[in-house]
Amino acid sequence: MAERFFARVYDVVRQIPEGRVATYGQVASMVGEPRKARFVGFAMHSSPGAKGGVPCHRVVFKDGSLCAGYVFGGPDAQRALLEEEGVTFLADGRVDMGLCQWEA
DNA sequence: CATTTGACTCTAT
DNA sequence: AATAGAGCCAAAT
Repeated sequence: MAERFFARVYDVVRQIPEGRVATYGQVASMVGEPRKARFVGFAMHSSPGAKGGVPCHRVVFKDGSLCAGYVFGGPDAQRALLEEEGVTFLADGRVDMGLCQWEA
């Protein structure tokens, strides 16, 4: 299981409740490796997708912005999906971190 | 087996 | 305050 780190990331992301988001760095910190924030997102790319139990759209940047250009359909789809779950968005098109950032 | 790359984050200018 | 650059560490080639 060379990819145990990825599996661990998936497990954490899977625990993110609806209407709540987490940053890559936070998820990385949860798995015990805050330096591998980049791989958290990289793991998302290799993830089975929201259907596989990994709502990668709930994982955002530390600023609350999304990874536009690499998501399934685009930032608009991700924004709409998060908004559908009850996530509050700022006028800048970013997630309201102070209100919807996931707390373990 | 060595090199490259990458959904990030922080620090410095 | 905003922009630019470097650092991190594992997976893919």
